[in-house]
Amino acid sequence: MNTPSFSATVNLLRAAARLEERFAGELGSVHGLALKEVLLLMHLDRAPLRRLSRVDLAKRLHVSPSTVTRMTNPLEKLGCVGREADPRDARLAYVVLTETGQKRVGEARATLERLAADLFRDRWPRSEIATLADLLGRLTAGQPGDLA
Amino acid sequence: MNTPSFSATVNLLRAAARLEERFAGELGSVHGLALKEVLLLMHLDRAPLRRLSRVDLAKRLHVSPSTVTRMTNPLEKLGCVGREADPRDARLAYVVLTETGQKRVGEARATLERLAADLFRDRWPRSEIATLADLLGRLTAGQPGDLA
DNA sequence: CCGATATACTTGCAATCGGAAATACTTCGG
DNA sequence: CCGAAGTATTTCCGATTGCAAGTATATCGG
Repeated sequence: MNTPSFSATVNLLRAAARLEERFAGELGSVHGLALKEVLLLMHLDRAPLRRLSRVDLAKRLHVSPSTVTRMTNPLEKLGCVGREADPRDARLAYVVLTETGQKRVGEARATLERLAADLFRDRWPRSEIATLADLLGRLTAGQPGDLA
Repeated sequence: MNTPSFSATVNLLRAAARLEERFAGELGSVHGLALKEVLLLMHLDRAPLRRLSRVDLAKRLHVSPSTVTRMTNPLEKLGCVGREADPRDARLAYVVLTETGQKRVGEARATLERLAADLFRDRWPRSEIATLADLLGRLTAGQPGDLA
């Protein structure tokens, strides 16, 4: 028999893989944005001044800083994000959410909410969904950048 | 305020990203296997006759069939898996877990269990871990290839 | 039996990612 | 003020992945 910890982690990885597979298609075709791009924009939307440095974004997205650099280039060309310097520290190059970006992330978020609701439709009482959200939230508690 | 479904899915993606990041290092340095390779071997270990076709593996791992082809090549050179033909259907090329593979996956699984236990150490009562495992399992219920 | 369709696997190609190295800037200790 | 160490960002390179195409085999309808 498996330990509960082992079952939980394996099921978690499985569920996440399925989710990404399922969300990528719809999100890309409807909004032209990848799931990871939407998550990036959502982090910006939650940040003070709607901006974050690239290393902060990297930590929140669990990707390398170089990936953030490459991800923000197309988003900048789309007008979703801008670049802003810090007057105190010239090394920093903030990624700022533009008004266009706010609009796009709002739309994509609505789609995400619908897809998320579909996942639990039928068979799931509201209380259990809340319990799941709470337990998963506790798994990443203490890290900066909670989106939930 | 976010809907519970939305919070659950976003937290799920976040937690999974963190898990993969955390497990990859230890698993790779100790056993020389990537997390995805260990999952592949675990699926084989659970299958009848310890073997699966490449498309079945692809569905269970949520990757493309070509990825399975490329993943099994190094594992075959390591002696962890073998190749077996089906006498009824010459298209099939089963991936079979060898005895070496059984040994390796057993060791890697032990490491995985330890890492999983570390994740929940302290702050988590046993009952909540079991609840989390159950809820996550329900998210992928109905699909073939449950590892938990 | 035979052609049409479907399935399993492999390979070529383009896109993506992480780590190392390079650059620029800041901070700290004298 | 000056050099050493640390941090932020970008670019280069190797590795990995999915998709489309190609090959081989199976199945189904006539």
